[in-house]
Amino acid sequence: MADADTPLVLIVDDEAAQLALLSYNLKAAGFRISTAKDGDEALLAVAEQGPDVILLDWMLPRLSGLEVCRQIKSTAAGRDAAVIMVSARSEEADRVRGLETGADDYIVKPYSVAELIARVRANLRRLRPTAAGQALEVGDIRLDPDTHRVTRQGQVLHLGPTEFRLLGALMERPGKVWTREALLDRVWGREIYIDTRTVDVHVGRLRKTLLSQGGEDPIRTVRGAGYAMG
Amino acid sequence: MADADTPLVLIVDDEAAQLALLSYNLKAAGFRISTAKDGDEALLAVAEQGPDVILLDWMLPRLSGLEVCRQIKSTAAGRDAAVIMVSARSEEADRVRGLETGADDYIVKPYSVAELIARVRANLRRLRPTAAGQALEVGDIRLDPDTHRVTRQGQVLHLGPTEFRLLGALMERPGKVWTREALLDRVWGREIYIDTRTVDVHVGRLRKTLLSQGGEDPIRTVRGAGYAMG
DNA sequence: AAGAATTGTCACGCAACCGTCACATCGCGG
DNA sequence: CCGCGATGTGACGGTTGCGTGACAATTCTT
Repeated sequence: MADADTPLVLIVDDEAAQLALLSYNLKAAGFRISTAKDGDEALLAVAEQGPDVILLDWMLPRLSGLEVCRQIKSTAAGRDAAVIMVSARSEEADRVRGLETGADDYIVKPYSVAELIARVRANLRRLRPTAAGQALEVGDIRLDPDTHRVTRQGQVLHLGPTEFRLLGALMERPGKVWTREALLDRVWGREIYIDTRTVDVHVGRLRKTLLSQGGEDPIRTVRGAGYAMG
Repeated sequence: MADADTPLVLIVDDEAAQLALLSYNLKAAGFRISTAKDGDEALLAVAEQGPDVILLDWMLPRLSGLEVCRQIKSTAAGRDAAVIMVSARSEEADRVRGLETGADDYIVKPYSVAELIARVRANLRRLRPTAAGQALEVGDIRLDPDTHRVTRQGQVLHLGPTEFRLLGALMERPGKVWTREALLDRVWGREIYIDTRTVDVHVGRLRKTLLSQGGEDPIRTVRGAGYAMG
């Protein structure tokens, strides 16, 4: 899958200038970039790197963009990617008819860079649909990722975003002891410049909220190791 | 995982590759999928499973898509489904003929998957309330998609089109937290260059109207996540 | 054509939230 | 019982997310 959490965009175009332009703009927008000059390179890149979004020029030497698209979509890695066809032709009649591209989206030249970036973003978020989570339950505590609601014995508890994610991580695997580092990774993401003691503080706040209606402390401190639920 | 709540889409196409492709993409979009390779299978599936939406390829072996559509619409289960004809032809004449036989919508190849999904959703939206004849109701708020009317404790409220759709989206799944991005997708559709903060403004306006006659705020803000109804 | 309604964006302000520190407390080995 | 490192926790400054009034652009009505 994706190595870092920043999305990887594969740009396929045979014109070097075009490639450079798109590359520059998308990099500036915060994406990781990979490029390919023709269909063969593209297919190789897809297999090797598993991009999240593929910008595919309609006109390519050798294999047409259409054919490349079909082949991409027939691979495992390709199915997980959003393909955006980039076409110079705006005429409906010019489009190859009778052929289903399988593209997730298309964009017609001339287009603005802003629109392109917006399209890439839109397809990214469409690609990762709401990870239909089912409610977690440990003891008398319930956490519903869908409604973002935490209850204890029916009582609704109010948690901040970080505490919500923290509780979610802990509840996901009851009994498992998480090190502070693991929790930082899981809850805070790649914000590695954060003091591990911060975890203690948030665990403290979480405990306070969980205990506000009475009941046992559901979070176990494992001295020298970390925290666990249940 | 097969929630009876999630819409069932029947895909009718004689090309296996096409079938697999559509199947995959619509599954990823959160629908339940059923498939058929020809008209006979399609009619059987309609009768047995009562799909909500039927994607019907124009070109089929044996019976034409047109004829299949006619037959589907002549069955009880078929009348309650939205039929979307999928065709390589863009001719106006064909479109008219397609719609005359009872198809609810029409989409021409090549189309983007995003567009297809949008169409399926649009037809579902149009279909659901009419078929069930049910207005949405959350607490003391009623939204009737048929008459395009919103009331709270009997009082008729006046909403602009965007706020109406926004409220509809929120009410469709009470309790579910929608991210701003999801709401943009759902309410604003393909107008993708819209700032996510715009959602806040419209939620604000919606709230103002809903509260104009007194009562509790029915919209819950989930900090760092989005909005939910109820 | 003029007025009304609706829409998207922005700027400002407040409240919630966050990360860090300092100090209190605890647990464990000697 | 002592000492030391690990953990609990109240307080605090800084940041961020969100609510909202204002405004220009656009569309709908009349």
